[in-house]
Amino acid sequence: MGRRKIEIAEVKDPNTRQVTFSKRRSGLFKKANELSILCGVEIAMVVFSIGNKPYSFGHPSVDVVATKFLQQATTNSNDDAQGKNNNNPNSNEVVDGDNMERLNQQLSNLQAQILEEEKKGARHDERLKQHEVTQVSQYAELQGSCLELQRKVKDNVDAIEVSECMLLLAKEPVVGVRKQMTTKKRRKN
Amino acid sequence: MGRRKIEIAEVKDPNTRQVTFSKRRSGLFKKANELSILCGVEIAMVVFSIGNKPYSFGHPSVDVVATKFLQQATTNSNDDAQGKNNNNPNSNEVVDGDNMERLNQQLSNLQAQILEEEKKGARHDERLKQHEVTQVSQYAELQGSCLELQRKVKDNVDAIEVSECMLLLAKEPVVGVRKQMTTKKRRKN
DNA sequence: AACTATTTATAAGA
DNA sequence: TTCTTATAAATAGTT
Repeated sequence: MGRRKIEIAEVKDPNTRQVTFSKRRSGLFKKANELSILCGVEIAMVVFSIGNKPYSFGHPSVDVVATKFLQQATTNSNDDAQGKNNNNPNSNEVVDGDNMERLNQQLSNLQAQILEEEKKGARHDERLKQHEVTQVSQYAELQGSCLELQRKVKDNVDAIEVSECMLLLAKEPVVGVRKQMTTKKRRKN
Repeated sequence: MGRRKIEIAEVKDPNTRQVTFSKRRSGLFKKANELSILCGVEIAMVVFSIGNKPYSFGHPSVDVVATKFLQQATTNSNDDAQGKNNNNPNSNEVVDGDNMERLNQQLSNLQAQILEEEKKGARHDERLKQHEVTQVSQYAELQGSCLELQRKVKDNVDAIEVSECMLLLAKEPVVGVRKQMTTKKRRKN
């Protein structure tokens, strides 16, 4: 939303980054406030600046909302496999969960991004139908990127497999076991 | 930012309010994410819906940021509503940071993946505009493969939802169990 | 869930 | 830093 479109990646220039931070932080807080008023909901937001300076907004207050949230997190147990959609407020969850809700939220965001990618892909298809394809080199490149993506996907297959297994095991609530978990493997990218 | 300008006051109609909540919450989280990336800063945001369902976003995690903030708050006697504190140089890790760290790592990786794909898609767009493309069938087919891979990535995202439970339970190695897991759902394109 | 007409946020520039 | 302004992005009302 400016003179030019910018990539969502860390702003290199410290000066520009500072300016961007100020502007966007301001806008973010404004919108948080609007949302709390428009919909009458509780919101807490905390941002630590580059200099580690805290900026916050809360309705009715950060403490109230944050505490409520953190308590729920430790009190609640959580979720099963298809809980991807954040639709059931009172779902009884199976495993610890602790933060599943929050993770689901972030995951939803990621899914949204993926959907957008799919749309782009569809648009590509459209264009391709209109303008004929000619350059083989492009084909090769696309193929390359597909292979790369495929590699990335494979890198995560392990996680999926184990996760699925866990679904089987996650019958009874498990609490307080989490402490020493550390061996989940990943393959290098 | 819509067909009409609206007053920043509670939306009366429950239906409209729900829609507004969804749209704006989504936008708010998106911007929070952008800010954390653009400026490399820590952010935590929690929103309780009208139905008291928690939605949150955190980088690196809500716990880390919220705890850091709350600790400061108790250390100092300062507070929210855009309050600006300025102490607490380093934050000590939170209790369950172990799992969260791991999960956030995965989420970051996925986000990076998606971003890369976006860039590639954009580049391809460019090329397509310049050089006309002719070999439709091949390209389209490859395109299909890419979409399929995207679907896999999505599934991977789903899997992460249960990865925490895995972390909790993964005490002993689990092998060969995945066969009967079949309830993981996929979304159509 | 999509789709625009508009409003709003904001990237550059002064 | 603050203001200005051209442009990108969010979204209110609509279908």
